[in-house]
Amino acid sequence: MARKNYHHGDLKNALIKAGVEILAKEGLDGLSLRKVAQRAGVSHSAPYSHFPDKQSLIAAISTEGFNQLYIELQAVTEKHKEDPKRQLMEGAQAYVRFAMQNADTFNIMFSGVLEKEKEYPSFVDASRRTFELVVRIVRTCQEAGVLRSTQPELLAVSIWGQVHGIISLALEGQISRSVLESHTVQDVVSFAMEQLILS
Amino acid sequence: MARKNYHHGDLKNALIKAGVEILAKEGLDGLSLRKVAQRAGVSHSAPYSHFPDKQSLIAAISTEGFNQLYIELQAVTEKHKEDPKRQLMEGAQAYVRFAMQNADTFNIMFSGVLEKEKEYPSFVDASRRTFELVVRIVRTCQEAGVLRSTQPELLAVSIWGQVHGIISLALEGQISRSVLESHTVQDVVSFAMEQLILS
DNA sequence: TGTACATCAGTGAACGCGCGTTCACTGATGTAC
DNA sequence: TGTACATCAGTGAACGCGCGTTCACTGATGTAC
Repeated sequence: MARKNYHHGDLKNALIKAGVEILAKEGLDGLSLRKVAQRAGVSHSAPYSHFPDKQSLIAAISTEGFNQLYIELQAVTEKHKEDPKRQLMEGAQAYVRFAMQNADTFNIMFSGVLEKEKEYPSFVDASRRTFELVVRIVRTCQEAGVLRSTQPELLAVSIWGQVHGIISLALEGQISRSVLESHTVQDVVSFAMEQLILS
Repeated sequence: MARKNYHHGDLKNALIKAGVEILAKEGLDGLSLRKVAQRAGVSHSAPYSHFPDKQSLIAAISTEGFNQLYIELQAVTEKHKEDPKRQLMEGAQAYVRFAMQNADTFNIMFSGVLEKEKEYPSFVDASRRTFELVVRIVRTCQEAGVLRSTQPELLAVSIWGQVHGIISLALEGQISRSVLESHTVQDVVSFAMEQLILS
């Protein structure tokens, strides 16, 4: 935690945090290495001691986003260990919450901003882990008779896609006024999940 | 169709088309007013005779995207006028096709690139029309007993969201290798739709 | 049909800007003795 | 414990670049007579 004059101590993480904050405040267009450095209180070339280029910082921010999302989903499954249905319902809501609270981080994670994702193993890892967690929730629901017993991975992609898509449309203002007048995004997601649930 | 030396004749549409082409070739980062102008064979300030600023061009490209999508969905419903289930299934596939073939136009339409969408009435209109078409397909399916008879608009958002989300994940490379080994995106979308269909 | 003129789509030079990246450097830190 | 030194995180000047936008202009076109 040494953060004095010359040597920062934990600049790498400070830069990631600064990046997230800039995304929240100014959106994707506002995200530049120079601003990130400035916000971390460091010269504009300091980031190059920790990231070879801008894409690497973006990869780190996205990875951090996935880790955060994973933690929140994980917390939900722990909390409702004995109730698969609630794991699904509350998991979906946690996803919604994450996306709404970190709209632009969410955007960066999922909107093709990171160009060569495959080149960032920890990013690939973080997103894979998250998907595996979703598959696990789906499997648990299937075993409990809450979801149909079809191919779990396919069903997981299908459900994840649905939650993800509804949120994307919402963030983009594409959900029609007439629907939004009487329902929140959370409502729409709950509705969608209920359509899939057997009992 | 006068497109000789000085006066282009239909520059406005030529610019939109050039924009779409640049998106296809170079992606979102490559889209600048200057490149669009160059590709349309016109000086870099010519676009200002037709669009007040860059955002307006983006709005026009997005609007054009929605109109295109509308036309393709419309064609599907016409083609399967007597078969609601196929309207749904083929409509979803048309959506997939559109997104895959115009990945970056799709991106621009749905990824927050256009900042004050509300200020572009024809954009709002085009996207509203498209949603209404989806609602119509859903209603038709409900009347034919293909989909559950719950609130049609909510169901429409839910289904549109699902198709949209699966595609988004696919475009972003977020669908796990293990799933992609044995299924195309089309398969996943078909699977998702089948889960919703009653008969 | 031929000429004068208004219109306005398109030109090209110019602006200021913030960006990513590089590079020779400096000075705080930890380590070897 | 005190000193010499190697390391390397962070500095700050400099680079070249493409961008969006402005502005005074020009010349092709259509229209009025």
